Amino acid sequence: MLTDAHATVLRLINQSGPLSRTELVGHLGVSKASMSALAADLMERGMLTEAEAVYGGGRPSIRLALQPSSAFFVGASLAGERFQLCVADLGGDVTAASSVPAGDDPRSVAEAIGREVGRLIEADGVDRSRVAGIGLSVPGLVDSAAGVCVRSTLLGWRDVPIGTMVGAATGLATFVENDANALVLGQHLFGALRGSRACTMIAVADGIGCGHIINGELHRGHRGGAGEIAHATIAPGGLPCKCGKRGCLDTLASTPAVANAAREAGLPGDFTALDAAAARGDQAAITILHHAGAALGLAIAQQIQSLDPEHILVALADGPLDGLYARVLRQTVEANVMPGGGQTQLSIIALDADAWAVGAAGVAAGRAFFRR
Amino acid sequence: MLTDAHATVLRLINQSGPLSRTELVGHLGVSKASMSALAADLMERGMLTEAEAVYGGGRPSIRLALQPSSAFFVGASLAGERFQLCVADLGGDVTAASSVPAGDDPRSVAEAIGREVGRLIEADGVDRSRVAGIGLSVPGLVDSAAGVCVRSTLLGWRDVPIGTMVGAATGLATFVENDANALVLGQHLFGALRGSRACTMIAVADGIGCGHIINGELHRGHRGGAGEIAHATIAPGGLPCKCGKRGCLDTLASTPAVANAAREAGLPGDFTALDAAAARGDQAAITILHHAGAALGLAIAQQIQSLDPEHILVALADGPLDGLYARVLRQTVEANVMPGGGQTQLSIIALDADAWAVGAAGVAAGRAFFRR
DNA sequence: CGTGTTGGTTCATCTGCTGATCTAACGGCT
DNA sequence: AGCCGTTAGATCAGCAGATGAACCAACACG
Repeated sequence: MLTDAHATVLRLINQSGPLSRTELVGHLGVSKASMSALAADLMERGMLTEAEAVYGGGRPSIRLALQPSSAFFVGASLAGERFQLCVADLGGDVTAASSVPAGDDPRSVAEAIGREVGRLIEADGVDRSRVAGIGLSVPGLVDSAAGVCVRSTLLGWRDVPIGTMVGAATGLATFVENDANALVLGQHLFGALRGSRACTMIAVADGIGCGHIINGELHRGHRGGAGEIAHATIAPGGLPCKCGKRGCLDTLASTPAVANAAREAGLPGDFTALDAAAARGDQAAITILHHAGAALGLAIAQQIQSLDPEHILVALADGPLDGLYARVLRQTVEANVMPGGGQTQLSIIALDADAWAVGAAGVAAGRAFFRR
Repeated sequence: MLTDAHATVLRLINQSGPLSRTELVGHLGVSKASMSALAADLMERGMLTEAEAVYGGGRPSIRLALQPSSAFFVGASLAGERFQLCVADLGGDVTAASSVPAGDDPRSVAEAIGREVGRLIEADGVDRSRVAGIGLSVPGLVDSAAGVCVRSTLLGWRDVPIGTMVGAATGLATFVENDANALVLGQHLFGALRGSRACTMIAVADGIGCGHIINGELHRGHRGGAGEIAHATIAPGGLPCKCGKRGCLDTLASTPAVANAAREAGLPGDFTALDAAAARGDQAAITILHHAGAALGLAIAQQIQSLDPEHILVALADGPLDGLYARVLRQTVEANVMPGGGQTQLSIIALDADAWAVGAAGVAAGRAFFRR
């Protein structure tokens, strides 16, 4: 139904914002004739609209913009105390959100999602035929082509075909992705990483998740294991990690690692409180946050040296964005990236609770709509 | 002249070895009719030949193989005491090799290459129309799309349009690539990494070079700086590096770093001699090689955690492949990769002197022929 | 020597892209 | 106001490449 060229047009506009037909011709490498037909077709389908005109030398060019209400995507995050659901439109805006109780029985999870998605779409007043698909964000190893959760410690799953199950329960095209990958895909399609050809996102929460976009596409790795920097050795011979090794980044910079170190020093385990203590001059708090920030900063510097991304996005589930942890992180990156490179933009944002579900919606958008 | 589908057929056969038309249909996603026409066309052009027949249930299938003598590629490495040149055929075999004196004046370098390439092709008896192009392997930062050497400390170049210059001097399509990238491209097309979707090559010589193939394509990074793991910080606060930082992998594991450490301990700077000393039980030698191998092993383990490649190829310019350095390297990788992953194959090979030029020829093959 | 099976070819047809040409919509100039 | 240069976009006949269906080819097996 949608040809490859159609998807490319939509993707380009999503990346760059509204573009005129002539600008699209330059990016796409097709003829004016084809572009004219493509645009007419996409407008007839309601996916594009003519936005503002740009006045220049001759006839003004008319920018074509995505029509946000022309397609919707459902996202579901299978992690946390409740599984978060959301509906996002083609512009990436969340139009509805909800949640279902967490569970570890695949069948009942799929059924609960099926019911709740039905309610959500109904309540949102969205024409069901406009819902292009649902994305699932799964903590663990995932075979995204087959839609199977290969292994998830958190869910206790092994080779669970959750994709087909949720597909049957919802009647929607279903796409399964690892949670860190879903996050970066969502940001790449709808967020701060929009349109970047090479970028990396790192989420600091209970664990440390990481996903890479390379050459404009998600890099999953040979066996889906890319982005496991949580278990990269940063401090050889350091603290033992639950993975069996020692000195993993996870034991140094994750939220629980900081909380543990704080509690052992008799300080509050809460990230924000710890930062406040550091701000008051508490030496132990300063040391703890410094160590953690430096560890993540070093890991990020190594990523930059290895991959030279355009943008690295760090999302913090806890703590202030301008606290000691974040400051030390930035300094350490700065100090450990080769001078003369240093082109990589480093952003630190807050990781809000629904970000995972929005990422999952982005997965659906990418696979069902933008063909990625 | 060659359509995209043609190049894809050639690429697939290069990756997987001879394939029948029916097998190609499966990989390519085109119809039998198109495949038949494609194969006929490529055979008429002399690029494919019918190789062995495979007998099965019904009519035997006929494998189509590349005709090595149907295309040739020139490679030139702009590094070392003399700039190495070679001619490789479509099978990746070197049919002729030569060299020109090293130099730092771009004009005379281009002219010397032009003359020598003419002689080489003449002497090799290759029809000039079958030479698809020349690749240049340049140590330094390269804009490969424009064919410009942006910056090379070794050559003392800044924004040198060496691509157009050599193109004019040779009359061949010219492609410029960073040396580490050329190396991995060559191995990906013709060597141990043939056909891999995700792999990394690390060359240990005067410096440490690294290139990544991701999703089947070279990843150059946002500003062409990918693979600079030589200046990733492995030992924070370690020895000062010429890049201005401290504790870079380059100061720990490169050939000169090992040689320096050895000389300071009153040991021979030669890698092989040092390994022999270690084998005889010399503690200082053992420590030096151990430190170096462990540093590179740690860096490789971090690459594996971050990228989950199918294959990592380490090429050593000096020293034995089964010496202490290599053994410690393997052990350290093993110990610092998360258990349960461990799918990445690690190979250690010798980096012979002409490997750089062969890599450059691979660049030409990839860009001129296989469209990569 | 017929039959089933799989590999590969042929051909009428069709789809989607293209270059050339035309119309539209402006700014600026007289 | 009217004309002209300029750029954006639409139209249309023609064409290259892909396709499905039917066909031929080459084997194993009985």
